[in-house]
Amino acid sequence: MVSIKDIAKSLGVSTATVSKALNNKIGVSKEIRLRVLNKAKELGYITNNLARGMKTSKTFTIGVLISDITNPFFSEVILSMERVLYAKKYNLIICNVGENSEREREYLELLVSKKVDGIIAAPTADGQNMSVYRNLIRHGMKIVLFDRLISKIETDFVVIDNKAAIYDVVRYLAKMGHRKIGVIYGIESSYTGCERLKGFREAVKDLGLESHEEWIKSGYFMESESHKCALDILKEKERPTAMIATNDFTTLGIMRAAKEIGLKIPRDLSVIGFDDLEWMSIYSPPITTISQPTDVIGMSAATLLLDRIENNDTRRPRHVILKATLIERESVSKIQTRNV
Amino acid sequence: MVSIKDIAKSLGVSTATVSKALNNKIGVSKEIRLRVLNKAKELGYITNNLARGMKTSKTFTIGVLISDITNPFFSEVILSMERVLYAKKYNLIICNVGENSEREREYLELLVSKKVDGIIAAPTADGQNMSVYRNLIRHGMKIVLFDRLISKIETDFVVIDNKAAIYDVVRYLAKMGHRKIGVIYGIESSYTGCERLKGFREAVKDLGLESHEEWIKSGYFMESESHKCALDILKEKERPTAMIATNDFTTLGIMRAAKEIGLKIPRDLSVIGFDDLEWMSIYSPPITTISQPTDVIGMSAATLLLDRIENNDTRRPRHVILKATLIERESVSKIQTRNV
DNA sequence: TTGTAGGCGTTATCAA
DNA sequence: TTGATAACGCCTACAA
Repeated sequence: MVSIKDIAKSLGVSTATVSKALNNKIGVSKEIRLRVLNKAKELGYITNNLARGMKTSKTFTIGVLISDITNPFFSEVILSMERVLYAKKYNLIICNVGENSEREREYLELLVSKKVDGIIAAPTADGQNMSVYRNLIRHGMKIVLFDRLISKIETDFVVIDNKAAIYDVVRYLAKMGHRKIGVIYGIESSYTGCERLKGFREAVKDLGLESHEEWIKSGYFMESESHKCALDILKEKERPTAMIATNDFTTLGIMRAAKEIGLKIPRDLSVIGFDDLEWMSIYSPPITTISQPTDVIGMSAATLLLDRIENNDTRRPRHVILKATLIERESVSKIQTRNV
Repeated sequence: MVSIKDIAKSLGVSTATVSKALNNKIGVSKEIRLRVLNKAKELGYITNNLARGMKTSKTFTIGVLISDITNPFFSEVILSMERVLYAKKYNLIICNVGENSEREREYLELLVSKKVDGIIAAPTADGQNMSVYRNLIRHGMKIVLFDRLISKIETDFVVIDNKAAIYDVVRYLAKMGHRKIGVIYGIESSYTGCERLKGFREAVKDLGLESHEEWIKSGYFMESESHKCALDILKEKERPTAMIATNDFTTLGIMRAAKEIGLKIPRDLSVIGFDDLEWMSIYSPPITTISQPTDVIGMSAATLLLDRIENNDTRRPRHVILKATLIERESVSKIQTRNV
């Protein structure tokens, strides 16, 4: 590999000069700068970012910690982050940790050892590594949390108003005449799981809908588990007229269960999905769903982090709270309310 | 940040000793090793991988270059790669380059400057950076290609037999009585696009099926474009009885077009999708589709690369060619053949 | 077994 | 404007 030393030698100048020329710093004559630049190209010089990182303690690398890249929600968010970060020459190290907090801890340490300039993370559900995050922050690591939160951590984050999202959906269903509503929620210990469930319970209570604990089950944000739960709920004699999903895997699980039992949507069962995936709009019927603004989430998180890094912004934590929107399609039926 | 110097000082030993102790090298007494390890933990020491990388010229980082993480095919492959790489302590830098070869070049250079130990790439369709890849390889960079190929590059790769996959599908359709088959293919200049198209043409010819150039259109691997093409094809008075998709976006495009025109699947139109996404099995009707072994692809690519890196294996390039499988569901109808 | 010292490729400081 | 030199933190001969 060719280094600035090689350029310096072959030009008979010092490495200091070469460095200045290459980095567009002042203190080099136009002529020499040009000769350096040409020689660099000629020799095929490529900066060694390890060495540069050692001196400048800046690596232009951002760690991104998520549970699963295979989940379209995360992959869309990441694409959006990359768009803004790439424009500023930053790279992403992606860490899939599943729901494994041990792995989360390991990856976090790895990111530190690689001297990333910052971390964007959707922490694991159990919040096991709260102290790790806190420690990192105390040591000056810039961290932006998204999707999931760890309470009592003083740092920037961007989330959607999960409670309101589900609350609104229940209200929408009530407006459509539904009084028996079931939900497959996620991991109760997780921020999103908990908030979404809360929104459901509150709405059911506020709106005076029928309340059946057996219609509220945890699918652990997984398709298989959600499928099982949905089956349990829908096979009962007295079953809800509408089901709400709380992430894209639970949507799939509910749909599969309905199909297996032979429930026609929306005639026999209304369904509200979560996240707006492309297939939902071409499904028969097209699925009404809750849509998270993945692009805004990714952009916001990246922008917040960039701000901290580049402007060494050290003001108090900023919180971005986004709204999810209901995309009305045709998987919800209108129910004639009999007189109450 | 605490360094081995700090540990050395606070223990009254040399940095060399600390380094040896930390890295489980011989030449340190049990007692000192223990004290070093304890002190390291106490001080919260974390290796600086930049510094280590400079010395050892090994970063335990792998660059992964793909067109779009949002495409489930890629995200699944990446998850699979990560599984094997993480076990060996390697990290992934993910680079989304779209179909932008300029960006591909920039990212490639960035990866070099970050001193990655190797690169796994699905090159852009136009093959514009052939010489860049070749140069990299010549300079000793370990590269494994997947999904797409650049011909005449001497390096490891893993692909599926694209031609055979589509050929088999056409044969399957013919067996089901179809003689009028259309296809939305991808980017003609890309390896996958070209091979899949070839497979189609050959099969149509070999099997003596009806050949209509207007039923063969490029959707550029995009939903919107595929949708438009499908619309064009299906709106004609004389339209095919079956359509074949050549990636997951084209599947979506065909489905949307069929839905808009009011073609019932499989009664009015048979459809064969590409890639086996979860929604396909719960669709009505469940979609018959060509499934790529994403996990094997990812695993193979990662393993090939690891082999080159860790064993400094320098034998001739190895090629892994996998088979795609047809998953038969219910989106293809049987057509009564009138006597020929 | 332990320690000294040099160097990986940069950048930054300061003197010429 | 230019260059010599000292770091950055680690590893590794080699010497003690």
